[in-house]
Amino acid sequence: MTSTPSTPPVVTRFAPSPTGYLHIGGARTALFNWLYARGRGGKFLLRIEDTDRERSTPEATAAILKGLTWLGLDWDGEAVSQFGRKDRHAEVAREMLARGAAYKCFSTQDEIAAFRAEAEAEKRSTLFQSPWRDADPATHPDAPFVIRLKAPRTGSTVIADSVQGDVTFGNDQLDDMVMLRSDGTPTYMLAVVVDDHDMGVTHVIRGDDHLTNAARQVQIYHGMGWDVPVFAHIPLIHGPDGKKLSKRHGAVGLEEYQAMGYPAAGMRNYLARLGWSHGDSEFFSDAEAREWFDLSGIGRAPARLDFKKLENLCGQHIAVAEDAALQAEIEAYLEAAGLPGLDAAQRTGLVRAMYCLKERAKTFPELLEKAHFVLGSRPFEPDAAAAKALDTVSRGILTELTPQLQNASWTREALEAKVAETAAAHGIGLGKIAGPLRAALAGRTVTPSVFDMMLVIGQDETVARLSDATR
RNA sequence: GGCCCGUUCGUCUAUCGGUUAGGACACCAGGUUUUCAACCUGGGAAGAGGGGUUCGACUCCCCUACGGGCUGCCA
Repeated sequence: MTSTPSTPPVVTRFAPSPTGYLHIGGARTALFNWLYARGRGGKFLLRIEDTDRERSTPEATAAILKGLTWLGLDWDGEAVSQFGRKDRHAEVAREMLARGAAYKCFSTQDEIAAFRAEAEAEKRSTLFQSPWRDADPATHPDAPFVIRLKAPRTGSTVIADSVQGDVTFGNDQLDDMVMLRSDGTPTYMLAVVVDDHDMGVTHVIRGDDHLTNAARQVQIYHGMGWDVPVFAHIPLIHGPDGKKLSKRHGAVGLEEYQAMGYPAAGMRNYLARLGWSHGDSEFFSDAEAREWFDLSGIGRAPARLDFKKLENLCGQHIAVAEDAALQAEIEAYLEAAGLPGLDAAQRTGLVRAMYCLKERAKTFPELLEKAHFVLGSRPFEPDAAAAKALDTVSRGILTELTPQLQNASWTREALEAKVAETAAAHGIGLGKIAGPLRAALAGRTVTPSVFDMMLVIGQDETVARLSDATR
């Protein structure tokens, strides 16, 4: 390379552990990485941190991929399995050894435990200090060993974090962490650094539970003479009570949000806005988010989940979504929620009614509830509230209205005129006649406008439903 | 225990030494309205506490309280 580009290509990554579902906090971390990379023409990589063979499962990995896909976060290339790279990790550990940046430690787990117990009793630091750190290799026994980082014992390590600012750790707080276990497998600390370096990651955006780890990790970078990436440690998401978000707060897995019927665009908007801001912008598109997203806009305090705001944003996104895209997303929701799918007639009806449905729903279940007039079929059994609206007097009025509609031209203006005429003839307002009409057309009391419903289902169906209700 | 991070309306946040501390969601009142959603008008609502620094602190420093993280041959 002869020259340094003024703006080196950005490479970010999301590196979850496949030990369960995709946590909502993890999803936000992924979103931040995705926004940062995509907004700069960079790459967004995915790596599955499956070095813990006890807890990692293929099902969990599948859930993560599925969750990211639903959220619309596409990654570049294949997802990398960290476990699959264990040989390379071991190779780096051996090179650290050769460079004198690491050493073999033959202390047993029992010895370490004893050391800690004694240290604790004497109120000293419990960070393990291995007696093998400076041992002459000639004295090495023929026994199992781990490879430890030979970390500096004095001075300090500074993390220049893009969110937290400069964070300084005294090196006496950082121990000689294990990089390669006695069975030859790498620890997380070694694996992340090696993988991030090999994958060319330039920006590490992750939860601030890794902030302290970063200090130990940079020592590996230094030991290998590698460039340290830009770090951005973002605060975790808390539950409504301010405590770390856990299952007792309700939904923590991303798939639960899909099953509850939130549109992905609304989730992206809400999650992006949680802990990050761009002035007073609240409702924005993906394109705007990509353009605006920056590390400097990320806050340092943990944020709490607010379902009301999530719903509000989702309602706005549903309202502006393309009908066809909404249709597809709703059907995906039905499947995710384990609900029956739509038949051909229902699909057609939903497509035709979408224009008046999407502006009055915050979630898909709510939209579907209001779509009952195109999802159901004759005869429409009125629910309790609708039955109440269809009293004797109201049915009498509807009976009069029916022939009027039979002769009406099927336009909004004509329908409004006919209904108004009938109402006027009885000396009542539109409100009094719309209620029963709505109940007859949908069997429900919460629906789109009665005129929209008549326009959507057509003249014959309207007349038939009115006849059913007044029979 | 040690080290590290955090703390502005109920919630998400703006502010980057000088503002009547702004916006959004939520809430309350009123209006509009064929239900719902939406919309319009108005309202209440905040710098954790205590010390400094400064002509002047939400903004800078220190202490305390509270919350969180790390302190593993977990990630």
